[in-house]
Amino acid sequence: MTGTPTSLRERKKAKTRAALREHAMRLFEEQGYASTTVDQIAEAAEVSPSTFFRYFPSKEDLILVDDYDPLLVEAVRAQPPEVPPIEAIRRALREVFATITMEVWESERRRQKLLAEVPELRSRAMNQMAGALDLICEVIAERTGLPAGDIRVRAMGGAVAGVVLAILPPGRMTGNAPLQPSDFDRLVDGLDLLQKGLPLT
Amino acid sequence: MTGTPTSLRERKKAKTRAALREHAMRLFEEQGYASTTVDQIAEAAEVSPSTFFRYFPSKEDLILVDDYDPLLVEAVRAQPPEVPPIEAIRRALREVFATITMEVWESERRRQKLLAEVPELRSRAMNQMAGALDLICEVIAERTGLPAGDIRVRAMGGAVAGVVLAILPPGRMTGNAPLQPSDFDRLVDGLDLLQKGLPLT
DNA sequence: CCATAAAATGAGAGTAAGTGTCAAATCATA
DNA sequence: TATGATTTGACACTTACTCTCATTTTATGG
Repeated sequence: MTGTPTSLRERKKAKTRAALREHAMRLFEEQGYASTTVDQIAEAAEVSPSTFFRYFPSKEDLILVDDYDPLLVEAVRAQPPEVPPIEAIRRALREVFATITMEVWESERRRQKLLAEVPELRSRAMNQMAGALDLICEVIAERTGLPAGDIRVRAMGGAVAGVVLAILPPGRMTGNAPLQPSDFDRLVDGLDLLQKGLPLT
Repeated sequence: MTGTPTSLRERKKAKTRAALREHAMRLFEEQGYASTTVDQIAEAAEVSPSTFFRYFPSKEDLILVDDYDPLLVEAVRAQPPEVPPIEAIRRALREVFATITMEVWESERRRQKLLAEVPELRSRAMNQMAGALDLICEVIAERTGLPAGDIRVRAMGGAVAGVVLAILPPGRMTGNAPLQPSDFDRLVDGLDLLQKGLPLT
């Protein structure tokens, strides 16, 4: 994937980090998020509790990684400038999600499940979405030549982010569905609706 | 405001509750949110720490009251059915905010300031917005006759919520502005843009 | 291969939020 | 005023998270 920057030290750190996350995820699924203590996770990953907090600032941060936002921004920037903003975002979404492997997909599914179930996590995920909103506004501003704070840019950025939020699981869902590729079809369709002025018929 | 159901006991409880919130707000502004302890708040309000948690499940909940959502829903429902959904929401917003007194306005300003500054609070406020999104979808579903889970309803609801989020302070703002009546003009304008298909010119 | 600097780790003490229990104080009602 | 129901305070406990300091582990130059 990314270049191999690995000097023994880096490798160990990456391994510890991964071990912490994996054991945490496993324990969360086995016993629930709240009743899994940081000490348990640290012990499972064979590090001291102190070390845990050197890798993750909080228990929540274990599953609050979101590597996709920068990828998406990049993909949007790569769209030809004559494509209107929302359409550019739609295409970028499709491109990025086309590259996702089954494994990543599966781990993302487990992550989303936790985000949906644990309120503290949902809240923080929600907050990340607000950060994403600002990113979206930036790329829209770039493509339109308008300042990022312009109300038209904010409105469009907000609408895009809102549609994503409303259609993707963390935005509630009926609780059952576990996040499937088809959800992203829905997402792209939702942005299509937005582009067409939100027709109701 | 509300009817007076008050039997001495209820009055005392209401007073304690108010005292806790007011002293908390004061202390937060004086010393910051993080460095104000629950014990300090309890002491200032002259109750025991145990009692504090009987009134508020957590420190965060002290400032996470949001009384407006139900009012807004009601105001939307009161709009004549031929008014299209987004326009109905716009009108409801205007009506509700027109009734807000200066005092309420001022306390809301202080509240918003905290919500903007303290990350944990921002996260939870964000999450409330997700709840609001579902409410919005419900009223849209009512007005259109579509099921609440329909993608067109979700897309529109998401867009509306997103526009609100992008334009109102908790959605970041340039940091400076303290929340003014003019912000609501912006909000109404933003929804107007959405209604018009998000024109950029 | 060794000495030394730099980085990572572990141990332990401490703070503060939040929970649960139980006895004492306060209010309601006859 | 007596009785029952609520509310309260005191206390002990768990857990997330912070800080400090000594020890270990990795990197590097001779």
